[in-house]
Amino acid sequence: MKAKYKVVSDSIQKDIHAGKYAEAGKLPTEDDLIKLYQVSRNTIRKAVDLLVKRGAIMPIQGSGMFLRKVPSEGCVNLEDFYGLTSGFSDRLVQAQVIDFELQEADARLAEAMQCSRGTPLYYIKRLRLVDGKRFVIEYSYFNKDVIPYLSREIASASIYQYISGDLKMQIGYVDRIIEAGRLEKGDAELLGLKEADPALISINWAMLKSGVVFDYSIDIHNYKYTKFLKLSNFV
Amino acid sequence: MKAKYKVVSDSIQKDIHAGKYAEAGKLPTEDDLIKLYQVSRNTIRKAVDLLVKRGAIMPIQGSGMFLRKVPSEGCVNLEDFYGLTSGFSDRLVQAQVIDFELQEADARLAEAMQCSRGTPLYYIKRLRLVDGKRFVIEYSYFNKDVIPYLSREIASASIYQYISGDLKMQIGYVDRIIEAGRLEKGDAELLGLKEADPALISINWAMLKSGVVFDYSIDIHNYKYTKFLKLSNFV
DNA sequence: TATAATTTGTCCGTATGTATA
DNA sequence: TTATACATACGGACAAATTAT
Repeated sequence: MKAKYKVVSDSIQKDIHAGKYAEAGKLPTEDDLIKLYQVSRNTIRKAVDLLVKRGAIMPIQGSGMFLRKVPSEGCVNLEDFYGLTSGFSDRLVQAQVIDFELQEADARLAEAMQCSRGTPLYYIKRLRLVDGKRFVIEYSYFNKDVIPYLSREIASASIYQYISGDLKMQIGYVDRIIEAGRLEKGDAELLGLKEADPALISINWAMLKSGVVFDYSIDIHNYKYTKFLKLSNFV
Repeated sequence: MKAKYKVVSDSIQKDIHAGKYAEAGKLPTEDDLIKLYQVSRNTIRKAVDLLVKRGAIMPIQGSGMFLRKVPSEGCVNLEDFYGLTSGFSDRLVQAQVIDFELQEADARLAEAMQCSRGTPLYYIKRLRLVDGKRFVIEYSYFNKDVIPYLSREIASASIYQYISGDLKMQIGYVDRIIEAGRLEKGDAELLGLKEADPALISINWAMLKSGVVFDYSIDIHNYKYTKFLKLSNFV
């Protein structure tokens, strides 16, 4: 049973995407949305909060809730990005599995994944392509005690799709460090770039709603294609 | 008059920072906080939402609101970063003004800043240092119709401090694109790096609560020092 | 310029649902 | 199973900012 405010939020977002409010440039007022969806003001406001968080709208007190012209297309929105597939639903996202093996957590991985040494981990190295372009190399580790089964087949599609869609597990938190670095030879070749070229690197920790770390990964992005988008609002 | 939930949020954050809840590893329950601060449940939850957004805590339904061990020190938290000064309040942040002049918006700047061509803009180029390290070069433009006065003196301290603290203007939204690139010669020299070294670049649009763009800037970060931190929670 | 209407923001209280311990 | 603790949802009242009169 999905929460009411999420259903409302998704519905509004769909309408925005369909261009329903493009002419007005803003959403209907809260009171109108209350009548439209037959829910309480709090529910509308919680729905709207999600849209604000995702950067879809910009509420101005006394004035209205304005559609936001997102600065740039083709960006990875940090606010709804956990896995490429959800972020680029309208593009062709492919994965090429380079390595796939079951390992045991050493000291470093145990600390990163908040598990004990020796915990079984799936280690997966993938090259991911968006619309045929070499987008990112992912070095990822999944805790087998949390995600009991993975396969090359699943990895060649979307692992996150599998976890949330098939296993019905709920992703709760994702921590991410973003930095720039220099490409090593192997990574450069896979991305079709040159050694020592710049790289946009993100290191990620993904947790379920229960707080348990199930995925730790290092992503080496192609600096020619990947841009991260962060839309903040300050209260 | 600051909103009650912000006061409560700040107070809790201060307690967290002071180590008050370090032993328990979690906050008091909502009900306890309600009694403690003598406010409604909604107010506590709004206060807590801010802490979640800033990555201070991680609420687990049925279990508690756990303190979060932030992955890494020395990171720029994208969630409370608008200007370096607020993000590194415990470090020595300095600014060295390289260029300071009044310009008129050309077509490109007019589009970026959502103003008309010919609008007066302060153009400011600064090198910013954190604990004496050459951290970032900022190329920034401020709309003079919004921020009527700036000076080299103000720019050599914190412009954002001046805008929010002295002018009492409220920052509402910040859009940011993050990418990696290659350093040009001039920037490299200022940062103490070599030409063609990697750079962590962010392009920023800052708006007041009224939605008006007052600042557009391009930041060239020293890839050896700058890491961005993004803590997401998914509902 | 001043006033009223509109629209979002804050705050309260209560009840019920859901995940965890 | 029961109790605990966070999550969702309702309804009402007033404040603050903007817009229209």
